[in-house]
Amino acid sequence: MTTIMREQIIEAAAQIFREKGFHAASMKEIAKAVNLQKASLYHHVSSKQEMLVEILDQALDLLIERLQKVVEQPTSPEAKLRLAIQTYLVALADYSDLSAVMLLEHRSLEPEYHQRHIPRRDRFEALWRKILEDGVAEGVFDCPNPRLAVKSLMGVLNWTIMWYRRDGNLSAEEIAEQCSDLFLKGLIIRS
Amino acid sequence: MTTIMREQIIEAAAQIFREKGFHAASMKEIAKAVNLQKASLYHHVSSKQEMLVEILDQALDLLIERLQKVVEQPTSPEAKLRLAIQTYLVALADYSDLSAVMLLEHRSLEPEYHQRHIPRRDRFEALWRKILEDGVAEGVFDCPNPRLAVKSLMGVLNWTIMWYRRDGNLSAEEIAEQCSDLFLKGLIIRS
DNA sequence: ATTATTCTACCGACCGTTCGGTAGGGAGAG
DNA sequence: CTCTCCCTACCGAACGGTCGGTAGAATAAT
Repeated sequence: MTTIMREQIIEAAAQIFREKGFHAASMKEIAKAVNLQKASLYHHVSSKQEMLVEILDQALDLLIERLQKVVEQPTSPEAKLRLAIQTYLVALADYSDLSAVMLLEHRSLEPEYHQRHIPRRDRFEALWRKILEDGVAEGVFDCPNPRLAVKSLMGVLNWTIMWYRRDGNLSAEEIAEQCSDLFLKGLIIRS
Repeated sequence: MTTIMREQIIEAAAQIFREKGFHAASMKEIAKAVNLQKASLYHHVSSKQEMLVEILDQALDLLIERLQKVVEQPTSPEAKLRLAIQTYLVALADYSDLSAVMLLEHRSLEPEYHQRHIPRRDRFEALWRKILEDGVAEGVFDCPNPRLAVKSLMGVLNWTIMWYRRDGNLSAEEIAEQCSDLFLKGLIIRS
């Protein structure tokens, strides 16, 4: 069975969805990217919407799985948070098209799929919240509102898709380290 | 002269662009929102693209102006940063449609307008960077990479457009205060 | 009467999708 | 070995529909 063509199509779709947005991307363009006529796409894929759904599912599955592994590790909250940040940023960099589409294009999901997507996304955020709350429980984190702190952290990390470039002068790991320092230690110097 | 209808149209456009994205929004829908026929829009506006450009310009003008005033104030870097954060988040909340479109839809600008937009955006980021660099120069901020710190800060603040709701349980000011604390003091408790 | 505004009607272009058909490779029958 | 049959993969053409935008008549305001 040849799912390989399908994978290529999804990958091309992700890249184009990312560049132009879901609605601005055309089937013709996606077809061209994999050297097919647009009619031929429908042999491998049932609709444009299905491609979007698959991209979002793949991306979220991938991120949840990696973060889950980090959460399960028996380390200190600080080390766990640092590792989670690095894992996440590396994943965002490795699968930047998938991730960017997931983060930015989920509003183009038809209602039924959107409804299914949101709870999974919340589950993902809950993993982050657990890391922070464990730190609070152990008395090492000062975090009056973990929900807001998670939103803030997601903001820092997710926003990297707007400016991170693979050929830039900072690697994902370097960004992760500096972001971790900032988020953990803050900006102010204390003696 | 009746620029008032034009303003209503731009406002409606901003709201719909924000909800569905530029390409998914239709002139027909925008017209309906201001109780006009689609053709009538063109008496007040020359094209869909022009509306997008105007929205982005208005939003950026507004934000730059407010931040400029904060930067000019003769206070400590810490107070200035806190004020800047609050000013920015309040502006994002007050003009959430304009702001969200500016932050998310600038890729739909035609190349010529995009080219004009980017430098103004950089100028905006430079204002933030100045605040941080002044703090470093005065020895109160620990910030090895101000560019990255600004990106991080913009991430926290800009990402609020993804989840902030006017009728939520946190006001823009409350979010600003907690984000400021987090960004300045970090997560880790220090005795 | 003149101007400003909104209307109905329409245009060409393009959209996602479907359809009928075809090329070519493997499987089974003789 | 050959002939038939089917199946996957692909294509060109066309469909109904919507898009942004235009032309010009009708109406409202001054």
